[in-house]
Amino acid sequence: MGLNASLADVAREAGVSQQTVSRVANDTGQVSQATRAKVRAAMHKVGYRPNYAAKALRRGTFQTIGVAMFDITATGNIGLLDGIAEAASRQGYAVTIRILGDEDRTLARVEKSMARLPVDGIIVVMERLLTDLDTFSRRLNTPMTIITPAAVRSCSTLDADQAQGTRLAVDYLHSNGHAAIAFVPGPEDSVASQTRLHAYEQQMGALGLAPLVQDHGDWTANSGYRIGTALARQVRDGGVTAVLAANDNMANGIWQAFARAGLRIPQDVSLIGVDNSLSESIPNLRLDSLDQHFTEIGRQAVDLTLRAARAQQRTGRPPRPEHRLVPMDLVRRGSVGPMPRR
Amino acid sequence: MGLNASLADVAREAGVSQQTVSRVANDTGQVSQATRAKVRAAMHKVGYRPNYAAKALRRGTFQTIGVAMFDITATGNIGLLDGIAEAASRQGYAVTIRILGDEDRTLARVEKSMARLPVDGIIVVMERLLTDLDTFSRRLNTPMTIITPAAVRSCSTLDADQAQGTRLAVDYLHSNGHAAIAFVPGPEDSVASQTRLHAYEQQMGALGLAPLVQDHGDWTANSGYRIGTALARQVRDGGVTAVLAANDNMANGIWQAFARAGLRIPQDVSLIGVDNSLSESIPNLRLDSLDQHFTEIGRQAVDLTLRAARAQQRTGRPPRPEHRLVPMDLVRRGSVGPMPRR
DNA sequence: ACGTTAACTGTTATCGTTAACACTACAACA
DNA sequence: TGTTGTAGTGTTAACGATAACAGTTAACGT
Repeated sequence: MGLNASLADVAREAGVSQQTVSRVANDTGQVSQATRAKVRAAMHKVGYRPNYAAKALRRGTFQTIGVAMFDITATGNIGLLDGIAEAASRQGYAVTIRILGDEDRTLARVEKSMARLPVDGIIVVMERLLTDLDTFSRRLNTPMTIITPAAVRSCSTLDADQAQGTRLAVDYLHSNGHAAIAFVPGPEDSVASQTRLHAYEQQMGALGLAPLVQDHGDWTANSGYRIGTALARQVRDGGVTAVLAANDNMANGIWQAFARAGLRIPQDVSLIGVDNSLSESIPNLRLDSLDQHFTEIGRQAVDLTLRAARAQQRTGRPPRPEHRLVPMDLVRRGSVGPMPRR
Repeated sequence: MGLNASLADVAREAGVSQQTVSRVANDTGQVSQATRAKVRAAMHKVGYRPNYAAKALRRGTFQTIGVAMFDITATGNIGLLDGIAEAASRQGYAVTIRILGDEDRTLARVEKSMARLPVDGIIVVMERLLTDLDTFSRRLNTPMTIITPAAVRSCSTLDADQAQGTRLAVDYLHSNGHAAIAFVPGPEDSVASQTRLHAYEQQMGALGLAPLVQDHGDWTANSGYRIGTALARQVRDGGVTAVLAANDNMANGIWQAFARAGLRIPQDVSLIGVDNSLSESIPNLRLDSLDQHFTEIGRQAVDLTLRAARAQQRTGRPPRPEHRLVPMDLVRRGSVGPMPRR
């Protein structure tokens, strides 16, 4: 009774075999009503609690998947985590999180630190650049799915379709007559921001327009405000008529800077953000935004990871890596208008 | 080689005993350089990966703690989770999260669903009211810490000192000459909001002032905007000169409503929120706010839980439940001014 | 030469659970 | 009456790792 009671303790108390107790505990096999009741009583008396480690050792699975990310407070990551947790719990899996630090800048390190955890599979949210993405290819012990825009040799990858979403926004602005479309990127070490920036430049080129890349922000509204103040001058000069910001927070800051400069949205300048994250928390902000469908990405990440984990347990080999992109949607709320006449 | 390689496989490959391989793997005991190298090579060759379940079974611990919460996207919960994850990882523990659903409205159910997870202890973030808080007292198999304002018989509890924080805000407004101080509560099933509401009423009473409780908001800025619109009329009538909102998001909505109604902060009306959450994300919002120090709460929750887990493993008994309150701070940014003269 | 010590390595038993199989009744059937 | 089936129960052997103990060398001092 001292520490945790085991099957053996219950069996002794009830005068039956361990196996019978196990059968009662798991509702498997045939056990007579009388025995069942006797065992239940004994379980209760000795305070039986199943030992998860022993179960996991026998079964070979923890019913848990791990999630590694750098910053849990970032808007996108919360959405992802929420989607992952929901999808996992629907499949009877729990989610273990690990916050990565500055020392975890390689896939090898991430994999090593996660392998020490009781998890059956790993989802890595690669918001910052990991340096060994191309070279890392050794056989993985734990199946891994990486949320990142580019395909990787050794495991499945998945992301919002940053390129398609960016094109969607640029095209929408262009179809409204805009040609001087500025882009406000996020931090330089953000993979998502870099991908959006690259897609922006490419699509501007494809439309025969000159890219107008602004200073790098740091995802916060304050940085958006700073950059927006500089942008306001260009808008007044006519050098810029529309702005695409790498996330909603910065777009909000830009909006405030424009408002303070006396510029009206969408009459004087059009604005689009990314994340579709502010509609609930900020009233009267009619900001067009690209929705990345984080919940769906989380769901598919869980799907890929569990599929790989099960395949590896059955066959000993992981399945062929997949690369999926989830299309973005443009949510229109009125912050984009026709090109202003001067 | 099929599935995961074990110590035995490595031992066979290297021509040594399992125990020697174990010693190499864990860097314990003396092993000669030659043997060590041989074993390392064999490990690499067969792709050895330590089995966490077996380790946990022997050790009797998972090095993991569980966190149960209803809504991971809520501002306060993200801060808490961040604090918990950081504190846990500093102690070499991982964090497993479980999102509670509407069916998890009793401690008994929460405990049962968490007991199935590979965790050594549980932190329950009780943002919504659990109905069996008083009656639930049976001996816990897994040590549990609840983040809630009131003490519980069966396990340790911890929270921001909602009452002290609320008094701090009310007193500050009062000391600035305000008497008509309104309170905007959050959802009715929020424990934190109810505690703040109660403390507000009590302190207003203690100061000889009449409480002015407004409609319940739902934590969002939009609900704050709605309530703020109604409040603006009372402010203009002189029926209200200061507002305490149950969180920053609603305070932000109220601010917007006041701005639209032509009321200036702090000249015409004073405003205080709770969470200290918006300073980074919304530029130019000079909102006074109560800081709940979530990171500190998370740290202490981990501390209490691990202490209980270790004690229970050593002695078989959990330690005496503790109840801690972490004081709030009022962060001043200029949204509170002296009582306006009419 | 003998005992002593230290360095290294192997053997055994065990953590709590469950799969696989073996056994005992007793009922159902020819 | 004997055969077969089946519900109910027990026995054994793993899962992978490690603590505790038991050897085996070789070096050293007397």
